[in-house]
Parts: sequence; C-alpha cells; structure tokens
Amino acid sequence: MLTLPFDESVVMTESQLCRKYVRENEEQKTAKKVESCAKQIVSHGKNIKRTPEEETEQEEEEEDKDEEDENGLPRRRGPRKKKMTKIRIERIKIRRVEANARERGRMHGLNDALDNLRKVVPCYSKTQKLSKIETLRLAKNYIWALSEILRIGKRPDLLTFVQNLCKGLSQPTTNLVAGCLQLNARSFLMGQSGEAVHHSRSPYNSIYPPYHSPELSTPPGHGSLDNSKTGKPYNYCNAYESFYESTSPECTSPQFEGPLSPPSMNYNGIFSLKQEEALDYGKNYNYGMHYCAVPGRGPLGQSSMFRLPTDSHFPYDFHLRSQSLAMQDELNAVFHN
DNA sequence: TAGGCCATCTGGTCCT
DNA sequence: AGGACCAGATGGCCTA
Repeated sequence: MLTLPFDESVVMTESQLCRKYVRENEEQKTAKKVESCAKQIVSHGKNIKRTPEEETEQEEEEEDKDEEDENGLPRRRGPRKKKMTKIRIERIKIRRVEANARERGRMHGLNDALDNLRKVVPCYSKTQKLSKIETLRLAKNYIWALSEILRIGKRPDLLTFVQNLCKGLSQPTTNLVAGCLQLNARSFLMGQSGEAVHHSRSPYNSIYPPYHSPELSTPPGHGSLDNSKTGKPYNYCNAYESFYESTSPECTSPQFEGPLSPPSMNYNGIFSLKQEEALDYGKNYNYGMHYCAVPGRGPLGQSSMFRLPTDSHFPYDFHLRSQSLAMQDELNAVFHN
C-alpha cells in the first residue's frame, strides 16, 4: 500500500531542510492534537465509569433492542446507523486529525518530488522557484525536446531548443528560461509571416558565429517577451510546427521509432546519454540539462533542422566532441544560477 | 487590490 | 476499518 520514494535525503536542498523543520513542528502539533483528543476520550470514559469498549458494547446492545425507528415503524434491514455518541465523535475527530497529518505528509512528499523535478529541468534556481504547474510543463517540454533529439539524432540550435522548452509556459517562466540562457526573449518572437526572428546573444556566440539575419536583428536590451503591443499571445505551437513540420508536444507525445535508450540520470540529477563513446570524450559528457547547444550554421527556422536522414548514425553525431569541459561548466552555470 | 500560488483541511471514494 | 488518493474550499502570502 505504501509506496516509498527512493532515498532523496542526499539531495535535500535548503528549502527542503526548511520545510522539514516546519514539518517537524507540524507533526508535534498534530501529536498534541491527537493527545488532547485522547485525553478527552479518557476523561469522558472516567466520568461515566465505563471503558470505551464497554461503551461500544452497551450502545450496540441498545441498538439491538431498538427495533423501531423514530416513527414507530419496524426497523428496516441493512446497515444500521450508529448513534453519534460523544465518544464516537471524539474518535472521529482523532481519525480526522491523523488523516490530516497523513495528507500533509503525502503532499510534502509530492512537493519533495516536485523539488527534485525542478532540479533536473533547465533553469533551476534556488531563489526563483518555478511554480508547480510551470515545473510540470517545463519538464514535459524538456522530456519531449530530449526525446526529439534522441529520435532525430542531431542537436538543434540553442534557440530552437529553448523555444521547445518554453512552449505553453507562462510569460514569466519564458522570460526566466530566456534569462537563464542569456537569450533575448524577443528572439523567440516570430514575424507576422511566421518567419523566425532570431538574433540571439547567447553564450554560444562566443564560440560559433551568430546567425546571419541582419534584417531581423533586434536591438539588444529587450529581455522580456512583450506581447502587449500585438495584443496577441505568442503561440509557440505555431512556431514549432513551422520549424519542424511535426506535431508539437502540446498536441501529442513523441513517437519513438527505435530502441533508443532513454536518457539516464547521473548523481546530480542531470540527464546524460547512455553511450559508451562518451568515455572516449571524457567524463560522461552531459547533455540536455547541461545542454551544450551549438547553433546550426544555417539560418534559424531552416526546416531541415530536424529532418536528418533517419539512418544517421546516432549517437555518433551526438557527441559534442569539440566542446571543452570548461565550456560545459560555463553552460552549467548558465542553466543553474 | 486583484490575482496567482500555496498549504492545509475536509469529505468522498476506492482498495486492501 | 483504515489508509491512500483525490478534488473542492478556504485562508494566507506575495507581487504587479
């Protein structure tokens, strides 16, 4: 019946520790409540000089004798309604208090699991926590994006990756993700014609040449999505489909076509790929969360981005061989402020 | 001050 | 009977 989670104590965060402290206080309060209820029952039993068991038996005997209902009609068959005596009410109260404590604990477990989920999705921040719903949405997008990478066998560019992550997320969360990646969130905006607007000033620009889209470039310093001017909410779903000609994660789950190994988690809760070659390139290169996206050399929005031949040799294309571990650290720092 | 988010309480349902 | 799970209600806190 009880399903215990795996031992998460080793990854307990400050917030979890704080919550644990609060929890312990609550447990003490609950214990006091139960104790007081129990005392009431005992005192009640003393007053009437009968034990609760005797009380119950007595009640049942009385109920057996009570063959007529309040209208004087013969008693119907079926489960009898037990009288709500004081002692029974107190018992119900105790059960309720205990049930509340269990429910609280259950919700705490759920929140702990959510905290752990927050740690393995991009943009984990101790100071600015994602809400529950946003965490779930981002996690879903993240899984979907990684699945797409596995399915296609090639890295998308950073901007595309972030766009996928942000589908369906609220504007503040989108801004947060953009901020984490030091991307200008405006670069997510698509032109009216559905053309991608991109000019990202990302950490990767220092390694790879930026996209060449001078006609679409946006002045720097606009760090937030601003849909108020158009009056229309930005629809990432459309953007996505214009890129990939595929269903968006908002619509369907990815179709796995091959026996790909799912991403595994390392001790940090970071996704990494199960691949033997990784050893050749040093120390389990992490992907995904520590996504070391490299902008494609072509223009963003190039629909061939995810349309590689399906017989491409995954995971060989997958290695980020040219990336240094130092760069990985830098990117990790970006994702985990 | 309204709205979002959250924790908690509560009663109902299902299952063991 | 009792525990797990769920969803609705409620009130507190925070922020734009």
